[in-house]
Amino acid sequence: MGIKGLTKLLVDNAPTAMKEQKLESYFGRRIAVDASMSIYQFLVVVGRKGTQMLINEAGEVTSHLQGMLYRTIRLLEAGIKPVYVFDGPPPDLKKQELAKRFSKRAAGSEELAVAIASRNKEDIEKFSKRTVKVTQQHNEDCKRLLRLIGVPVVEAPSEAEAQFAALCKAGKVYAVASEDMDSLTFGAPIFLRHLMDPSSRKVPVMEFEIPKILEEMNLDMDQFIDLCILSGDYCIGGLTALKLIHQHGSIENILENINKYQIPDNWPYSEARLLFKEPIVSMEEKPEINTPNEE
DNA sequence: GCTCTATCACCAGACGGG
DNA sequence: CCCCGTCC
DNA sequence: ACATGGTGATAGAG
Repeated sequence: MGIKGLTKLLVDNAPTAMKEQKLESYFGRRIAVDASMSIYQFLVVVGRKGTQMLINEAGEVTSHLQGMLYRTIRLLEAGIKPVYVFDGPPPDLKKQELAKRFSKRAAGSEELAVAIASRNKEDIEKFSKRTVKVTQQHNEDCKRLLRLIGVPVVEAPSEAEAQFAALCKAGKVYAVASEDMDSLTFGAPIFLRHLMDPSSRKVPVMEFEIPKILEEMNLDMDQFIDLCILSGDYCIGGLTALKLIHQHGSIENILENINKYQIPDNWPYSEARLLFKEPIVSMEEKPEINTPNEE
């Protein structure tokens, strides 16, 4: 889940920590990408007309493979060496979020059934997208494809975002590319947005540098994490959160000194903080570039 | 008229032929 | 360039 | 992912 308004907060308060970049400036660089996020997008959009998707002779969905292959080719042609990071089991704190998604999909399926029964094309289009779920099979299909074309695959022990931020911190990739601002909270030193956007969409690659953000906003990393948790979980704006952190230094001190804000019951901020500060990641993975399998 | 700003509908993969 | 059909 | 965020058209203010 994203942190609402973090981009704007950075634009306003750390403008020199972010810069527009050209795709060419990443020529030859290794860049980590969240695979599951990509697969989800492909399943939603690639070759879809109503409930119809791209399928093979056996009737199995191939939209994710189609999307993954061509996107990867684009990156490679731009001289970028992608490293795809796959999600492992989610942390407990995300369980309720996942339960929410599950029930949304269930509701989507019901509404889809109604739409199909009444032949409402518009509704079929709308609700079929809500039933999309990335399965283990989709993930395995894509891992196999990537390995066959010699693109490194990393299997995260838990959250992919955490893993690729760790890869970046360890210098094993130059940067991470995502649309989810959580990557910054996980401390990926260089974070790119809009890397995959086609040039036709006329949106430049945006590069964020953590050290500059911290310097310019006058925060340490722990405070930046607290800021993200405050403005993410908690219903206050980014600017207010920033002021509170500057004033009090940490969530604990804010809660001690301020009671005019409504605190959610059992707000698990310290668990959230732990997920960002000490996420479950693997360091043995060394994304090797394999030679393409000619078959 | 002109530029700057505010709103709002609209869109979300990639390719290639015509 | 855009438009639109195709990818499986 | 009925999310969110960026875009481009349009309208109003100075």
